[in-house]
Amino acid sequence: MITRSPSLTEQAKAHIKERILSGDFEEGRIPSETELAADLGVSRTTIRDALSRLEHEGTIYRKQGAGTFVNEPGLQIKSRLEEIWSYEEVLTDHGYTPSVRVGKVLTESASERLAAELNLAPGDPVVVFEKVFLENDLPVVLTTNRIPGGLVSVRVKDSDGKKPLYELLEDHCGRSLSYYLSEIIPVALGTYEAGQLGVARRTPSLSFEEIGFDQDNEPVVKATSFFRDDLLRFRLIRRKAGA
Amino acid sequence: MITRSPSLTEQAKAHIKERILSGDFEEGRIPSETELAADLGVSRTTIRDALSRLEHEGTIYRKQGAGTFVNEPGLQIKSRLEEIWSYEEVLTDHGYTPSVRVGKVLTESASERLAAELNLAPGDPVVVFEKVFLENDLPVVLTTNRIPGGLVSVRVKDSDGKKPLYELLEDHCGRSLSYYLSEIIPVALGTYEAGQLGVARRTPSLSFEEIGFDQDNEPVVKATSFFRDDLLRFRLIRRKAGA
DNA sequence: CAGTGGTCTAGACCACTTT
DNA sequence: AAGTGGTCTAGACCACTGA
Repeated sequence: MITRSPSLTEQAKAHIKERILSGDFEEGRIPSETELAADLGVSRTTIRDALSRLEHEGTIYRKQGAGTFVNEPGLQIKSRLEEIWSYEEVLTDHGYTPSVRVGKVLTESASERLAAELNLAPGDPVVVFEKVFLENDLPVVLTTNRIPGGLVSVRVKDSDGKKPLYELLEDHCGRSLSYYLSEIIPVALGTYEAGQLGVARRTPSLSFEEIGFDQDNEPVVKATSFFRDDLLRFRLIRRKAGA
Repeated sequence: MITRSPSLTEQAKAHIKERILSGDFEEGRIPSETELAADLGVSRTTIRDALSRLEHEGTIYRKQGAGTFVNEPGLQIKSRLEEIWSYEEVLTDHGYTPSVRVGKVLTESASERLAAELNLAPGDPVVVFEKVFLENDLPVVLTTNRIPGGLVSVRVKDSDGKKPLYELLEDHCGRSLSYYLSEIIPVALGTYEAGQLGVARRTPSLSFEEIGFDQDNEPVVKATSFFRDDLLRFRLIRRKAGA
């Protein structure tokens, strides 16, 4: 698979973000859109797209008629909930040097509920991967992925379990993970999960229950995750709808 | 009959969404961008903006070269975490008919931490509003807002407590709430919160700790909220950053 | 008032899917 | 080959801010 060069918009975004992080801009004021467009030799529309993305992720804010500015509080956010794609990345962004421990890898039969969620028939085979992400031998994330057995034609080796899930889906199944629809659930950890995470039973914890969809909007994975709140806390930016 | 006021993009978005919800489109296929643009008498760019927003909020998905389609799973989401603006609205969207009970309204001194969060000096006065949102006399959300005392020049009446916070800030303080920076925390409810929500002590629950910023990116409110997970569950869409 | 961001247009070309 | 969405351009006009 050939990767296209990043779009001009992405390049502009990266360029501007870099300048922000290196403190290029006096008092947090960012040059006008016209100026940036001239600097980079692209159209103002391209610059605006880039700035819109930076604004959306909380890096900058804009005031009509006044200018564009660095958003200091937004810069603090390391793991924006809506943009988590790989837990290894999240941990790296937190300054950790994560490792992965592969837990159970097995095949089971789809329950009624799981079958409905993954567009299968009840009883269809499902491959289950359990993984624990650690920082310095300290468990931080426990996650369980369930993939329709029909997708995994080749025998899955344990070594495959270490790969990020989206990579496995790409390599073995030709599916490109497009997005997750996630549900956020507060739980008191059960004995098993608490043990895996190395905390006391009943510790309050976040749990995600999510379904991943591929490029054709087909459900390809059901994921269930638990987190060590003391080591990893999620943040996000809430805005009025449509803004 | 498309006019100014809400932007053309917003109107186009609303128009398309309405047609989606009324099942106007055969087999989930949405007309091409060119066709929509001609129908509504706007440029393709405007249509693309509208579609991008619908895609982002999970209403539709696009396949390059193939077309644009209704995203059935995404349509189920009632309360997208990133777009919660008023809990009354959230409850309405869930089919509830919510009411508001105003709890404590008092003034306190800013703690060290709160002062730092709201750009105040420790000890500065802070007005505290407590509210409970109910569905049919059943408490669903407990939320506490803390506003710098300096912002509220006029004496705040109890009746003001019923208003959504952004309205109060607009009316009394001339501040327009722009966004919240939120932290999501799993807790076991304490005695007080559990009592307010009508559940057992130690019930696992989500808690939000958030700071609201105004149009000038100044912090204007610190909010802490607790939820009845059995009555209100949050969902969101997770995507790869930049997509 | 000049300068900024906000909205919108019309059109070009590309990458991709479908027929 | 035809049709779709993806990217980008150049320019217009508006709404708002700040000196």
